[in-house]
Formats: sequence, structure tokens, C-alpha cells
Amino acid sequence: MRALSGRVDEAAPALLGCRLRSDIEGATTEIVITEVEAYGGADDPASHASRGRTTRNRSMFERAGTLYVYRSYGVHWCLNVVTGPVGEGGAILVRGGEPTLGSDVMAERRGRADHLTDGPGKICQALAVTGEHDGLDLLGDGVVRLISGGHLPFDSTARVGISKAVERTWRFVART
DNA sequence: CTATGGATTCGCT
DNA sequence: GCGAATCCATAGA
Repeated sequence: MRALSGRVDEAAPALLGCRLRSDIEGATTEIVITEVEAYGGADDPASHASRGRTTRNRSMFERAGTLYVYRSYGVHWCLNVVTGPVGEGGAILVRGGEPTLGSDVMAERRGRADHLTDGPGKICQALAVTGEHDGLDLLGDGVVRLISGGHLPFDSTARVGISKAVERTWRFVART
């Protein structure tokens, strides 16, 4: 996996077109990443890493290629790819994608046939990724892996669902 | 120790 | 379109 280091806002669009695969519960599911958001370190007020290393975000400070999963609103899991140098904190939230493998399994896990992976919480549910996978190495041969792909043309917009540093256009959407 | 507020989703109006 | 659901780390006393 190349280009997983350096500035998060530069590494983020490189993830578009990459695939995210999980081999969990005996099933293989995979998506192509089409939407991401970059979250920085101490310099990004909207990032979980902005207040330093804590219990919840410790994975964000690991090396690039580490999986960072956190619980959102007490209900959903959100999946991130760590990109920052060790100790700095910085990750890319995978917000959207399209199923490429095991969409039938995803539909079963999601309890519906549509809107399988068009939101951060939905992706985790579709791929069966939870907090127990937090800290996993996505570049190794674990149950969740990141597979490099071609780069796609993209548009950048403001991030969604945050209340700080709203002006940064660190959301990257693959152009269709 | 207690209170608070989310990098969201879904269902009902 | 709007609000509830629901967990737990963080922040404040």
C-alpha cells in the first residue's frame, strides 16, 4: 500500500479506488472505497487526535496502515485508516463505498438489500467490523485488509457531521 | 464520581 | 424533515 503516509489530506484521496476486505464469520466481503474524510492530529480540532493520545483514540497514533475503529453515538462503529507518523495521530474515515464481494452477506448483516455501504456506520456493519478489530494492521494478513487500487478523479468538499474546523475541505468523493 | 455529547442511522410524521 | 436510540470516554466537580 503506497501513499499511506504524509499529510492526511493528501493521503486521503489516494484511498479512493482502494478496496477494503474483511474475512469475518466465515464470509468474505469487500468494497471499493469511494468516499473518505481526512482527520489530522493536534492541528485539527475536529479530529479525535486533537486532544492527544487517549484510551479511545490510541490506535490513531500507531503507524500508517493501522485500523482505527470507534463507537459513534453509542450505536454505530466507524472505520478509519491511520496514515499519520507514529505518535502524531491522523486517520482517514471511510465514509462510503460500493460492494464488490459478498454483497449477499452484507445484505444479510444489514437486514436490507440497498444502502449497504453508503455511510460509515453501514460499512462497519456490512463488513462486520467492530471495536474488537481496532488496532489491526490493515497491511498484514489479518481479517481486515486494505488492498491498493487505482487512483480515481475526485471532488473535495467540507466534512460532514462535525462542529469544528468545518471550513476544511477534507472530504473526498470519487467522481462518478 | 457524575454529567455530557458525539466523525450516525433509521423510522415515523 | 425531525428526533430517538444507546454506549462510554472525556471533562468537570
